[in-house]
Amino acid sequence: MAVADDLFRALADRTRRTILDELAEKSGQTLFEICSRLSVKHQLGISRQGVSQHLAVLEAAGLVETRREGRYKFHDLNTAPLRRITERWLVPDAPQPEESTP
Amino acid sequence: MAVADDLFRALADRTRRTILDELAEKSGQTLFEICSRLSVKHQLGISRQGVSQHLAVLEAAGLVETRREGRYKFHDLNTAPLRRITERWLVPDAPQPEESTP
DNA sequence: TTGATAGGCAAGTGATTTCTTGCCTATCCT
DNA sequence: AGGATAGGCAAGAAATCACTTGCCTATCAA
Repeated sequence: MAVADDLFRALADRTRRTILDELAEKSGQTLFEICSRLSVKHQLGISRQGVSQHLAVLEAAGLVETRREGRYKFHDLNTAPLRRITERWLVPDAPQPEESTP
Repeated sequence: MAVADDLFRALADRTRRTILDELAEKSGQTLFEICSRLSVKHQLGISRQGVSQHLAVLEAAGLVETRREGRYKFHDLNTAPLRRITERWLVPDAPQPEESTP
C-alpha cells in the first residue's frame, strides 16, 4: 500500500511527469541534462535542486532508476510500476469492450 | 494537459483510491453509502463533506460519473481515463517483454 | 405542512508539498 | 594542488490540499 502511495504521489506533479516524458525520449540523462531540457524545451524555471528533489520522489516510486559513474549519475525510466496502476481498477470489468464507433 | 492534471491529482489521494475500489466493487452508490463503507470497511473517520469533496475531484477527473434520481445521486466508476495513463509512457518501449518466470 | 433524509456551498484551519537559498562533498582535468 | 564540474543536504518561505464546521436547498413520506 505504501508502494501505491509513493507511485501515485510521484505522478501527481506535472513537472515530474514531464521529467518522465524526457527520460522516455532519452534514457540515461544526468541531472544537469534534465535541468536544461526542462528549461529549454518546456520553459520550466526551476532550480537544479528542485529537479533533484523531483528525481528523488520518482526514484522512491520506482519510476526512475539511477546508476553512478564517477561524478555522473545517470537516470533511467522504469515503467514497470505503471502497469500495476491500471490493473487495480481495470481488471474487474475485464473484457473492456472497445469503443463503439458507429 | 489539464485533463492529465486532474486525473493524476485525483489518484494521488489514498482515500480517493479507496473510493474507486468501492465503486469498482459496487457501482451506483450514493454519497451516504460510500461514507458508511469508508467508515465501516476501512475505518476512515472522515466527514460526509470530506467524502463529497473527494467525489467532486474524482468527477472532475472523469473517473466517476453521476446520475441524479430524485433526491438520490448515484456514483459510477469510469475507468476509461485510466487507460490513457499507461499509454503515455508504456507505449514507446512497445514490445513489453513478459516477465521471465524460470 | 412538517419532519426527515440526501446532498450542496463556503470559509477557515492545519498539514503537505514545492521550491529556493546557502553551504558542503566528490570527481575530474590541468 | 587548484579550479571546475556534478551532485547532495537542510532549513525556511510560499503555495496546495484535505478536512471540518455551519448553514442552506431539494425531495419524499406522514
